[in-house]
Formats: sequence, structure tokens, C-alpha cells
Amino acid sequence: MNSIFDHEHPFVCTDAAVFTIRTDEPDSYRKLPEARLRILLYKRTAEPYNGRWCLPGGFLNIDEMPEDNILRMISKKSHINRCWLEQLYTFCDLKRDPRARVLSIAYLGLMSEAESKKFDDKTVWFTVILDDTGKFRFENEDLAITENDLGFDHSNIIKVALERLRSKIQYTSAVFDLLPEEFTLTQLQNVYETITEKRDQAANFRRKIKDLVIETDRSTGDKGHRPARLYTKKGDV
Amino acid sequence: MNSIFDHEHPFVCTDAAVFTIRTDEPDSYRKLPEARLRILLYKRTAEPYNGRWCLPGGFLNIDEMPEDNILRMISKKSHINRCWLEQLYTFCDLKRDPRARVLSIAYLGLMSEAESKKFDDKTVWFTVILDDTGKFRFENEDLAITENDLGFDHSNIIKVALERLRSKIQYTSAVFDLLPEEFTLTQLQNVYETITEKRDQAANFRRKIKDLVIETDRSTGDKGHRPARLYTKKGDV
DNA sequence: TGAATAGTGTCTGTGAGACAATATTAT
DNA sequence: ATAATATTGTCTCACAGACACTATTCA
Repeated sequence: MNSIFDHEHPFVCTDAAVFTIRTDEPDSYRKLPEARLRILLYKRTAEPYNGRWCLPGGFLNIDEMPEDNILRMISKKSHINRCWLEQLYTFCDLKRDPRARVLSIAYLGLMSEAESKKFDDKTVWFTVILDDTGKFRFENEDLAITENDLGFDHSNIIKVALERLRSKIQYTSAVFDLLPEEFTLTQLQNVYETITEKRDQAANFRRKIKDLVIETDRSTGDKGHRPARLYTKKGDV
Repeated sequence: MNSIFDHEHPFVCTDAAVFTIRTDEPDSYRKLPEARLRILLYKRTAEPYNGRWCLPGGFLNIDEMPEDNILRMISKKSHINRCWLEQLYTFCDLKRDPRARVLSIAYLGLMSEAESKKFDDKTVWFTVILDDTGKFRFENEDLAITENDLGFDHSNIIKVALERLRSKIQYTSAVFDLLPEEFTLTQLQNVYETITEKRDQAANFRRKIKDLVIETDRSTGDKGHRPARLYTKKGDV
């Protein structure tokens, strides 16, 4: 029987742009750590794009959900149990994979700093730097790479993911997936500002987000300045 | 060689939730027509879901872009040349198609009323009615069907599409894809209100959208009331 | 004490929403 | 004249953003 199911049809893979916040150690006992936005990349060890850096992901099994596929790929080298994932876009360009027609169901992922440190090989997290011309750079303690060092259409996927993250953070509770259970309002503000690259007055910021958080009775301490009240995320109404 | 490309892999299809605005003829020479939101459905003539109503779409060819696939499917019975399309979501449930694992790249489509009338068989456009319990009904001059009369997961796709349309209309120029080149501000407001199901004061509405439109020197006439100035969409800055 | 951060109070301008009033057409 | 729609003006309240001020900790 000449069914559609006998025909050659596109392959499907997943790709995940997973972000986390990394806080650098401050140089003085007084200062707070600076927050940087990082993304998870791995170095390919096979053709095509052998040696290039790529987003984690893989071919989708016939009985597998994309989220599970991504978690499976991410957990290969570590023991990730908490990673928020949201479908981003399905990239369909005819030539995005030189081997065959491969659609990529791309996801946006967010992970807390604690979770991100479970990865054995720390070189996989890169600080994301967007320069004035709109081009990306990726840096960490050991390496500095550019957009052109990425394989496939992954620099484009990252661009779309970052746009989504930036707009999503404005009107949802997505930030909290980048933070620990308890956090200070300054930490929260730092994450906002790191992602949006816009500054805010502390007083205004606090008013804006006050309905999203709950005050605890605990505080931070042991720094050369006033301790900060710890907050938790308010449960979704 | 035991490559991933030798394995059985998921099939890929497209589905499009295409909306248009239909204006009913008014009963009095004084009154303006009422606007209703309509969606394009077709009746399946093969298994599975034979006889059920479905969103247009089809299996994606290996060298085909999803948008082209959708236009090809929609244009089969007519000569559609203007339909705005945006990728909505990729539906991946394991059992969404009883025949095999079939992912659906779903699109949100918007079409002007004039364009929508090019379809020969007028029964394919259904007014979308969302009742108090959140269930859909679909009605036109000849037929009235419910969510349960739809095949596959298409009622879910429609739900997601309508949510997207409702939020998208708030912060983009998507409305204009539902309107003719020239329109009155009341027409524009009617489309907004039909989609959001919220009322607005005319004065406030006009202020809100004034930066999105350009006044022409033409007006409507021949009605038993004051003529309305015609406007066009302001080009994207 | 002082450097650094935490937290609160107040002013102003903008914009959304409510309300009121006027303008224009065909029958 | 009247029914119906078109269009503009004004008031108020909420809120975003700017600015100023006070509070608290450790070396």
C-alpha cells in the first residue's frame, strides 16, 4: 500500500538553551558577588561540526517526549534533577543539518546555580556576552569563543532563547527558577538586571515585585554591611 | 553502519488554526454589522477520525518548510494568496495520532474577511464560541458542532491558538491581518473586543491605538448615522 | 568610624479607565 | 426629528520612575 508512512520523512532532534546564574566571588568582605548569565554548551566529538561547541540535545526516539530527551542528554554527565524547561521554537530550515533534513524542537531551560554546579566538568558553562553589534561571545575561566565557533544554527537558537528569556522574565515567575529557595531582594534584582541589562532603583524594584515574594523570618549575615531579609517565591495563585 | 539515521523515527505533520473575522449583515440600515471570530475546519474523509472535523494541515515533505506545507493544504480547494502565519507550538504527545508517532508543528494563522470568502465551500468556516465552562462550540449557517466532534488533539491546539491570539493582539499589530487595507476605528475596536471579549470605551480605545494607525482622507457613507473616517495600518518602524 | 548594602518615604508625570458632551448622517 | 454611530474633552486614580533619606552590619 502506498501510504505516507512509507515515504522518507524528516528527522527530529531536540536542542536546549539552558541558562543559569553564576555569582563571582567578591574581592572584598564588604562587597556582594556579581551575577552573570551562563549557558550550557558542549564540544562535539563527531562529524558534522566536529570540535565545535553546541547546545545539548539529540535525536528524538520514536517513543520519547522532547523534555525527557533533553533531560536524558543533559544528565549524561551529571545528575540533574531540577531543570525548568519550556518549548521555545521548532527550527526547520532545510539545510540546518548537512547530513539530512533534521528539525530541531528547541527548548529554553533555566537552572539554579546550585544545580548547575553538579556538572563534573565545569568548562561547559559559558558567560553570555552580547556585544554592541548584536554578536555573541561566550567566556569562562578557561575559554573564550565566538558565535562562529558554534555548530549548526545554534547561535540563532541562542539568540531566540535569550529574547524569550528577556521578555518572559517581565511578566512571569520564571526568575525564581534561576534562584535558590531563599533569596534576598538584591539577589533577585541582580538576576533581573543581568538578564534585561537595565537598571532599576531599589525602591521601585521592590514595589514592582512585592506581590511575587513572601518574606521569611531569616536573614543573611556575616558581611560588612546590613543583613538582608530572605524571601521565598510566592506560590502561583 | 549503525547510524541514528537507520532507526525508526517520528513522523512530522503540520496543523494550522486559521482565524478570520466574519461580519454578519445588520438588520437595520442604521446598525453596524456584528463581528464574529471564525476558524477554518475541514471534514476528514479517511481513517482515523473519519467524518470528524479537523484543522487543515498535512504530513511534512522531506524538502518542505512547514509554512509552505500549510499554504499548500489550505490552497487545495481555493486560491489563497494572503494568510499570515506564525509558529504556535509543536505538539508531541505519544498517542496524538493512533497510526504512529506523529509530531504536529502547529501554526496560528490570520486571514482577512475578503480573503476568507475565496473559499468555495462556505461551510468550512465556523464561529468559535467559548462557553462558561471553557468548552468550545463551533457554529455556522449550516452546522453546530462541539469540541468532541474534532479529531486528534485539535481542540487542544485551538485552545492554545486562541490564547496566543488573545495575548498577541495586546502587544503586536496582529489585528491588522484580520482587517481590510482601510478600516474604521470602530471596526478595529470590534475586532479587538471580539477576540478579547472585553469592552472598552471608544474614547479610551482610540487613544490606546492611535499610534498604530494612519488617518486617510476617505470616509464610509450611506448609513443612517455619521460617516466614519477610514484608517490604514501604520508601517512597522 | 566608615564602607557597603538594606530598606522606606515622597514627589511628579504618564497613562488607563470612567464619564460627559458634541457632531453627523439617512430616513 | 430621531436613531444610531463618530469623535473629542476632562477628571481621577494607580503606578512607574526619580530622588532623598534612614538603618544596620563588620573590620
